[in-house]
Amino acid sequence: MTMDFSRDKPIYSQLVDRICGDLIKGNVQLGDKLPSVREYAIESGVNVNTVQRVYKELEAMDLTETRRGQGTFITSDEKRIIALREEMMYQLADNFLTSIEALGFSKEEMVHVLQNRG
Amino acid sequence: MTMDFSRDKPIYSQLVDRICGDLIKGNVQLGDKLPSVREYAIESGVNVNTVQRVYKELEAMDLTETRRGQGTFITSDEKRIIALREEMMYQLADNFLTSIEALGFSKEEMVHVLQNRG
DNA sequence: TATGGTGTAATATGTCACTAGTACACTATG
DNA sequence: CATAGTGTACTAGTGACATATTACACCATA
Repeated sequence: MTMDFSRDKPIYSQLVDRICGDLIKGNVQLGDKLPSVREYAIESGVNVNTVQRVYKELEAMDLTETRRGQGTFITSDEKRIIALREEMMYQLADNFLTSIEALGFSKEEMVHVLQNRG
Repeated sequence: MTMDFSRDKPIYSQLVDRICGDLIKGNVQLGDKLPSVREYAIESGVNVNTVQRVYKELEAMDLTETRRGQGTFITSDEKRIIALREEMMYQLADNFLTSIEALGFSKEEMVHVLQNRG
């Protein structure tokens, strides 16, 4: 079940995004075990090291805890997930606003465009 | 006057973005001549080949016209600039909406965040 | 026509991010 | 202790990016 990845961004980064999305959306439960690196590697059609990097990033973000020989587990700290949600929301918003400014658009104008799209 | 570049994106790409921004904001006039590749290279502390690539991209976007032996000139077609403005606006909006969806945020929620920031 | 300014092309070099292959180290469990 | 499952470390290949250098082709102009 090889997943499809966009080519304009590293695979490991896309996987991190995907997992973060699942965490935020509640698609995975607190304390759940993630697939092993090999398992996930096969599932997504990537190399083990790529998955390892994903898990490393997640751990650096305090979203997971990895135990050698046992596996990688979602944090049990719900506050962390809630915080993540806010962080990502703000970061998304700020990046957007930065781009808007760089191109000389007005916030109101863009909000209007947003509402007439999707 | 070497410019500062972010490390998470190719230099040539950042230069293209910058020039596009200037075009949209009207910081440069229709038909204006851009600096020569060598000139611009020195100005921005970059190699000639990098600038060449920038000019090539701009021409591929029909934003400039390069005349061998004379230089590279901004298009005189105002419609092209106006179209560019729309293109970039829509692309920005769509990328934003895609991210929102991937993270399970609602459009209304994000608009609210936008208005309380910056 | 000579000169200097333009863009263009080709090649070599170095760096870095990404990914993969392989082997190693730890843990649980029979 | 043996085995199978886990994460981890090392090494190498690939490609994108940027640089440096050199040479070429075109144009304006003195």
